[in-house]
Amino acid sequence: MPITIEQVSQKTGLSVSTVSKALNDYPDIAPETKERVLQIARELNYQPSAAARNLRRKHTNKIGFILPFAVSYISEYVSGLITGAAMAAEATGYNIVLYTNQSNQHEQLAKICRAREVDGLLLRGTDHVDETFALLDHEEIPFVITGRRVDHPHASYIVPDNFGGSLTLMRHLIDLGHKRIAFTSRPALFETNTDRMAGYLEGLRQADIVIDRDLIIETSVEPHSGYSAMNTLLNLSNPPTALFAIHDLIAIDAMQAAFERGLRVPEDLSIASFDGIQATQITKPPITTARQPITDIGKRAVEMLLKRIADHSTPPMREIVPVQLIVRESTARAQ
Amino acid sequence: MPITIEQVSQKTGLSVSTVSKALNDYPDIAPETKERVLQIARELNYQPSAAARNLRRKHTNKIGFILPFAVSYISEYVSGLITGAAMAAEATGYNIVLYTNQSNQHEQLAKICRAREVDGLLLRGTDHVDETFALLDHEEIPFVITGRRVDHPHASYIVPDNFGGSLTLMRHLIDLGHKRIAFTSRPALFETNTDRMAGYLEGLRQADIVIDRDLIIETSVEPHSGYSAMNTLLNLSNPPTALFAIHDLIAIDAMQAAFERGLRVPEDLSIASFDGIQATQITKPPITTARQPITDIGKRAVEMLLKRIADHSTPPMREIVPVQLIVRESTARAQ
DNA sequence: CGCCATTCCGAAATCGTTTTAGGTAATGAA
DNA sequence: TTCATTACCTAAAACGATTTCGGAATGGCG
Repeated sequence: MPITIEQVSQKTGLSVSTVSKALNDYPDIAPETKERVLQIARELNYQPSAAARNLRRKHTNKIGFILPFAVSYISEYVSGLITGAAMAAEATGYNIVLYTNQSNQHEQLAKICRAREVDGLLLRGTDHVDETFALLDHEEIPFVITGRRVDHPHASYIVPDNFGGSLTLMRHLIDLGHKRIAFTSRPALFETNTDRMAGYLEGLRQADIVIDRDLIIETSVEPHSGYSAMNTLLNLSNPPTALFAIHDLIAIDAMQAAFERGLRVPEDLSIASFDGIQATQITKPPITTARQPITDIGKRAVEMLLKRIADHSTPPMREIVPVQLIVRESTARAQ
Repeated sequence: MPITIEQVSQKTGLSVSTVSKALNDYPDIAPETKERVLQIARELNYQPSAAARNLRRKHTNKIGFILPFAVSYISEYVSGLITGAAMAAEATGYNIVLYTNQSNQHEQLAKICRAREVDGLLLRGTDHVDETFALLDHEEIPFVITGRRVDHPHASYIVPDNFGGSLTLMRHLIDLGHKRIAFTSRPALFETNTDRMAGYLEGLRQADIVIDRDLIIETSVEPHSGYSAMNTLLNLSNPPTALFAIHDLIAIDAMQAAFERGLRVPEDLSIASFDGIQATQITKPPITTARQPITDIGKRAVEMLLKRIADHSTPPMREIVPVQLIVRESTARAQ
């Protein structure tokens, strides 16, 4: 059985309340007493029961993280988020507790909140609905959303600068002399996609390049949808000299398609993409990409959350974090 | 404020204890009463306080997972482990709580145990020492180790079949007619390395191939140590026709080195490796590898842990899980 | 009718802390 | 000497459940 405060009280000859206050550094305990209590508590290896403390203090020092729906593996993206979150949390005495997203997400969230299992929640923008906000609001559980600019008065969020990142990527390509730049988009489920598309269009506009609808292709969420997209692009009578893929996996597929046509990257075709997953480093050539500082986002997200936990009346926070252009060997001057 | 059992008691007109028993399906409560309590509890959205319950029941339904030391990002390996663990845990009403490995690991673990923050611990074989076992033993916290066969009477562990996996990989190479098979090893910190090496040697032995010390090179933990290893191998007067890399990253580096020499894979050099990380699918050619069922290992680890939590007297369990040979395009018949 | 089982419910203890509201002794001031 | 302050400590009430133990009906049986 673990040591309880009772036993420390016995051994010191002091009351339980005095011991508690000494341990929690209350001002109405004599310094020598504090010292002695600390000493003996250490000797006994006393550590306050988390459960008892949680009950009394009405908080758990835990932050909930909902894993993506139907996980069979978690992406590099999500694990980066978790890493950052776990580090920032632990730095303040908090910990992350993982919940796998069940089919009845609303029920699950409701249970977590009402049981007061955590002090706050980290949500990914892609898996929840408006009714979630109502619940969280009602249960007064602070939360922050990552990866989506959600339009709700009480919602805090943090997102990468999708528009800005795309724009710098486009500038890079344009600076290299490219005029025919293709864009493989994605179904516009969330603003992530529309923002990146907007960056693409703005890049063209600033360079006075007229939009060629043939150069914009929508990919699906299927594994190798970038492959076929690249093929249709290369079948064009006037094919592109550069590709801006909406995310790295698409770029990798596209590069494969280009190779199979006997094209060289970057000599015949420049390829750039977004996100900066590790795989972009090991392709041949390594891919130029706009890297999301994903660990930092996770870290920053819990910092924001912690602020709202500390003071529930803190107004919601919105942050857009800059994205870093990493120029590698998949992009070169247009021939 | 959340609804408490007290309020359910009020509304039903029954005592708190009756409500509790009804909710927990005690046999000494009339079926109609149970029904009514359940009904009203649902109406009120009552959910028992986790903290109160933990205190009284003396368990938390949480499993601790210690993240690797000095995380700046967590590997695909670790995140696979976490995914499997989280799923298996949630299936039984448990959750994973993440701890980032602090410098004073022992202190950290001691605190977690003594505060009874979790019911059990999932440890990775690579970061802990014998004194950890003594602590966990003394605090009576069940634990299971992944990735290392630890020699301790109370320790449960689960590891991939490093020896068997290496042996099948070798058989594959040998069946393809290879006789000069190189092996890039790793410092023998843990049995993972020695086991894989043993599989390599056994493979040679079974095929009556004499060991050529020149074909065995030790790589370091540095990022691109596979690159230089491959180069020394290729500088040999009689270079290998196949490489068995101790893990995937090494194989990727090695392939790079081979390409730079103008060699073709697999025509001039077959390359195979161990682990089965996703990157092996996107290299060109994709790499033949012995895949660890990492999610399953995470899952199985918590199942083992749960068993020991349910009954502390369960004897420690040891499992060696089979590894799956995935033949891809990086290996071919020897010329 | 009396007695014993059952059946069902409730009172109260308990889990291990924190915190509020005193209480006592020593000190200083008048 | 007396009274108000301080300084330090403690008793007891939470926190919100679970569980033990006993008690009041009810029913069956002789």
